[in-house]
Amino acid sequence: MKLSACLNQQSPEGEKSCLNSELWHACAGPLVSLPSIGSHVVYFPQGHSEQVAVSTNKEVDAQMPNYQSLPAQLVCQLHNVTMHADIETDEVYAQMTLQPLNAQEQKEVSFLPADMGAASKQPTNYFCKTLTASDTSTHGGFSVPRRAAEKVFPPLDFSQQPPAQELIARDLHNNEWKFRHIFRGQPKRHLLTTGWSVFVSAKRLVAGDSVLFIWNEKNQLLLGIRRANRPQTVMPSSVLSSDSMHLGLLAAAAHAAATNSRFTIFYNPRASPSEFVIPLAKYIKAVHHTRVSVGMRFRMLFETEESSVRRYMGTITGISDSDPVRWPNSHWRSVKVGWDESTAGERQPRVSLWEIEPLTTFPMYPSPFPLRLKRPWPSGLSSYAGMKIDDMGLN
Amino acid sequence: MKLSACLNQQSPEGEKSCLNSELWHACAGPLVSLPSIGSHVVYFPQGHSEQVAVSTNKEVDAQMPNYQSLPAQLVCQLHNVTMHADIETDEVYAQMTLQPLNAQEQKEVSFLPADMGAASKQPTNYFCKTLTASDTSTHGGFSVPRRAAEKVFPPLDFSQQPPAQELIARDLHNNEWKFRHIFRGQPKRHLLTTGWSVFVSAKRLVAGDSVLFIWNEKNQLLLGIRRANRPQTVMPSSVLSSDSMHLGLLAAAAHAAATNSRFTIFYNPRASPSEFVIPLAKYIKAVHHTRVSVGMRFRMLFETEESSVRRYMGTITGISDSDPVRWPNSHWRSVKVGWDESTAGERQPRVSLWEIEPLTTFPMYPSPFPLRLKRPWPSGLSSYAGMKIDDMGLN
DNA sequence: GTGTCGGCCGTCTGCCGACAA
DNA sequence: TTGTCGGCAGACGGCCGACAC
Repeated sequence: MKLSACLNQQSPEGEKSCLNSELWHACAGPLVSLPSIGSHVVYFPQGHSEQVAVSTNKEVDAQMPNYQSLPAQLVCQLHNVTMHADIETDEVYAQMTLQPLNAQEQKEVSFLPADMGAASKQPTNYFCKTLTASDTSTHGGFSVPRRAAEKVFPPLDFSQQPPAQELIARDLHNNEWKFRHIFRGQPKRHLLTTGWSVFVSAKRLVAGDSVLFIWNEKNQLLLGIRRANRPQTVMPSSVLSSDSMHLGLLAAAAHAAATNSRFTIFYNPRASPSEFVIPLAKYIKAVHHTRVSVGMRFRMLFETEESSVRRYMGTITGISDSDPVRWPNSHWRSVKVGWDESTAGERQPRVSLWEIEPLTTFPMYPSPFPLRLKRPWPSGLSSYAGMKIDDMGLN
Repeated sequence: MKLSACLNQQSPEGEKSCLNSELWHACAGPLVSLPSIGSHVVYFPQGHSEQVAVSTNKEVDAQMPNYQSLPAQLVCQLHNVTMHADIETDEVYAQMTLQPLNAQEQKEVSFLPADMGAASKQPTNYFCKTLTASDTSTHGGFSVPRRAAEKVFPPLDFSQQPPAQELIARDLHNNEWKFRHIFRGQPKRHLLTTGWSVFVSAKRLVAGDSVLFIWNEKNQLLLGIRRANRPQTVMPSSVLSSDSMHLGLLAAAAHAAATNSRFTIFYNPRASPSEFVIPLAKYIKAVHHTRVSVGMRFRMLFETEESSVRRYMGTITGISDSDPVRWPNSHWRSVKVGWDESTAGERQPRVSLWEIEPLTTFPMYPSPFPLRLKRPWPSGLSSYAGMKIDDMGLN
């Protein structure tokens, strides 16, 4: 996966203006993957709309007009992906340039298994710690977990008393942060002292937020932050009404689909409930090569608070359109599910096929409750009906 | 002009959740006026687009589709206006709910001269000071100009030595700020000491920003801020691409025009180069009751750095569409002008008719260079052609 | 009339090990 | 192993009049 990762695309491709891809992915989380440049993807305006709804903190108005000409999913070529981080908040997001394929291009589409878009592997030498009250207080510094310090910080010279060194770390904007790393106290522990409070106040970190350090192959120390899910962080955007924003994304997609021209979207992995630009191969495999039915058990990956991954189990309770009026025949969140461990609506009651792993793999014969076998593709993508899906070499 | 001015519209109309209209207007500046609720206005998507371009710091893409069905101006009823201020930055903006009039309504339209939308008068007991390096430094407090202190602060008890009192001021969010006001030093001067630095750091004020104090009729002390025009303050909005935002506002207006339904816009007076929701009467007067021609001299109001008003003079150098491709036959910025005092493109090279005062008032006979007399209204508003404009009692 | 400074005092920052969970 | 605290020293915040423009 090769990504152009420049913050400032107008500047020449200098090393200094580039966002570190490793750090971006670490901040985005272990489940976030970006499709490769040039690959084919499926774009869901419906999912994009969800992201806008979350960002503006306002559901889409029921009075909103429908874009009948806009299908629920667009097969696109991904022309560009750039990784960004908000200057104010360090929130990570990606900008993607998409171009809907015309009927002819859709027929000729081919893809490699590599385009499945596996979740990005997290760096090996990194650690992520949720800040305590002491870490963020002005009274002291940062207490470094012992294993973390030994894994990602350069080794201390223990002949000194106390052992100490200066660490220089760079954040997503390539800003430099200096910390005094010292091993002292009784019992001995690793601490960051001088420089730490400057960082905390500059990034406006509070207890509950997380910091993550990476020691990469180039022997550079990288430093990222992940804020706790504070409710109501978002502003209602004094630029454009949320209704107009919803209309805007629909209009942009509809215009691009009608003229097969490029359009630009922002994907904010920490704000979006689900990815809405999916590798085409992943979509095809999930929708056409997997049989799911009501009652079937499945697993799904979730991110833990410690930035690692765990599986939750659930049962499929229904298969239907999540928004039959606005988005009929859409595969977006078409699966209603119940979770084995349900903690007060913490997990979505609806998921998409490509998000889950069915536990019992059916061979390729009709299942008792087939999922829309008669209409494998919504009408808007009928050109796909002629595709020999079984020839694609997937699954 | 009566305005609903609640920040939180979902809460009951309690006094506490209401933005102070006087303070909002003081922060917005002396030239900003909001049309009255219920009145008829003309909405210019073109001007709205300018505001989005400025806010996203990106010009509209030349590849953007045209909305042929959307006229350059929409005559609307203004159903609601609410005043707001950004929670983070205190930037003032207004939310307006507009409903395009249908052909029948446009024929029956009537309006009062009061709807001309005179610029809001600034409060009498107020002062505005641009902060100096000393004012914002941590080393000391705020030096209050003598006339200002005497005009807007409650009188001190000069029998005390030194004379001092506690001032309590409320900002746009109705937050309370306490300051120690003292009259001391050699020579004697008014100072705000205790409490001032908390305010400066909370609002993140820097030298060059301005603060303004108002002493209103209810004997309340109000406190607002106006930031210096820092270049590049705006972020490129990680929510939606600027192209989609432009499309969104056009789609929202086009949909509302097609269905005569309400839509919502945000007007940010400090960001917008010009007002894009104009009282209908003001528009009619400027476009139909004023003769302008190339070579004519005019005056136009501008805001000074000290938050007062001054007139600049100029000469009309041409009359033409500012964007003949996208917005043909639009009155938005149809007047090309040259300024007597031109300071490096500080003032717009194009203005709209309702922004200027022609110096030589022509009587109502055809001028040597009439402005589009054959097409007083663009085709999209042809229903107005039957109006007896001369009966409206204006000018 | 007011912007900036030196002087001075008090509060808070921030580094230390103690201690307990 | 690590979160929080008391102790302490030094830095900075912040109030004062002096002084100059």
